[in-house]
Amino acid sequence: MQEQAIHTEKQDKRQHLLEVAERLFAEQGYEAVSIRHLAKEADVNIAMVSYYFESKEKLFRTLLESKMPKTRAVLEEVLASDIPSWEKMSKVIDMYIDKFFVNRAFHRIIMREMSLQQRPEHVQLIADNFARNMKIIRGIIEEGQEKGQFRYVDAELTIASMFGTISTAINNHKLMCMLTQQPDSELVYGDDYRERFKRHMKSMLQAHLLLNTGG
Amino acid sequence: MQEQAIHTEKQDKRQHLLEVAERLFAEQGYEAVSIRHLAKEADVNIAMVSYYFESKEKLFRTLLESKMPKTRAVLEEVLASDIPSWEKMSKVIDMYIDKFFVNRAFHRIIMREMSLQQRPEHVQLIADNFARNMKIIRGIIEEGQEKGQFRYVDAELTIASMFGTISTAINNHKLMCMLTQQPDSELVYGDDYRERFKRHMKSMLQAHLLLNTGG
DNA sequence: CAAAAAACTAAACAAACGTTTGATTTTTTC
DNA sequence: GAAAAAATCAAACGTTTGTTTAGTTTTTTG
Repeated sequence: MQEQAIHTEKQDKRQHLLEVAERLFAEQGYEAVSIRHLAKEADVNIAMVSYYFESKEKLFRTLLESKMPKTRAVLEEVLASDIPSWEKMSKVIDMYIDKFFVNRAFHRIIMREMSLQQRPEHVQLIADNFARNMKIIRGIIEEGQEKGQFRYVDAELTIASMFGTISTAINNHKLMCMLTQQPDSELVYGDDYRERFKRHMKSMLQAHLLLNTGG
Repeated sequence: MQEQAIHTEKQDKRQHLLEVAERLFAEQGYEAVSIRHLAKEADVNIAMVSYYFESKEKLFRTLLESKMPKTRAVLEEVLASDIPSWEKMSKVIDMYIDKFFVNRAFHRIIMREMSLQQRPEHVQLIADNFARNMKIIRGIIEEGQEKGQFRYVDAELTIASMFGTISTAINNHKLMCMLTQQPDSELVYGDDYRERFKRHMKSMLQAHLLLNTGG
């Protein structure tokens, strides 16, 4: 049993490198993480990075492409489903918060990558991926508007608010601790806080989107 | 006239270095900007950075401390003024959007710095500065709640939404171009877009915060 | 179980890094 | 206008960077 575990571990040295790299890139940024630093943290020889990934840059690209979230199918399913528009938005909010919270290290990386003008091909990759999802969400909002369920809000900037609120929460760990008056720890990404976050997001967007049909 | 301009320019080589550094740090990140790169872009000798700032790190700290926004006085003035709570929030939104848009290069830097766990003293400096402002804004929201003008929303996360929406707009230039369906340029930070942004933010937060007092 | 392939390693590579030096030019001071 | 101070420069400093090499160990294959 134990032997097999160790055996598997050795086989997956490549995967292990990717995981350690993700953590370090998220914590310190791509440029600040040296191959030696990464190799030491992952407990492998320096040359193994070039051996498996050719170069540091290609390691990064591999990480980016392999972990890029595949949310489009889920979003399209929600859009196509036969439920009120607000329930669709509610599902979208749940999904995005869960995805971002669980994979927050990766999302820190891609959001930092977006804010830099260093590697245009990365920016394009991330932006394209986001643009497709954005289009679907805009579809949900416009559908709600046409069906008389949603107000005629600024759909694009509403999405920017949803996305922006979540990504700021993920990016600024220290800030979130201060905001929620919790002691400084990753606990701000725990279940309780996540539910609180969902409640807030739904409350805000509901007030923003829903028409007051009552007299 | 022209001679004096050149003369002033030469005198302010230190200031010029700071400005170029701000632009480069915002575009490429601290680690990716080398002294040689910075010196070439600013058209000064490599040794001048050490001459004026001792080290690259102290240049960064100098930039951070000298440009850290001083918004507290403005916020406290708004809080103390004798106007409806919503008008206070409206002023806060205007001020933050203007400040962030005008100094977006600097804000890109400090937000990236917050998301990294590289230089804890920087994180502390930025977080402290933010925490003070946040407290004042929370004061405005709680005042509105006590006066029966605002709903009992989650004040902390409402601030996170406001801050998060703006900072995402600043950070993700490419994303904003896609969202607003504009051609890729810094024009998304022009006057028209800024007004659109303010309208959206006020519309959303108003729906979120304001009680429907009408029957 | 020997040969081939894959995995792994220590050591070395050139290039780029932040910083310093020591000399030269420019500016300020009296 | 000479002496002192400040500003500027090219060149070199020792490290660290990402990457490669050449050899060894381990695993797979027939």
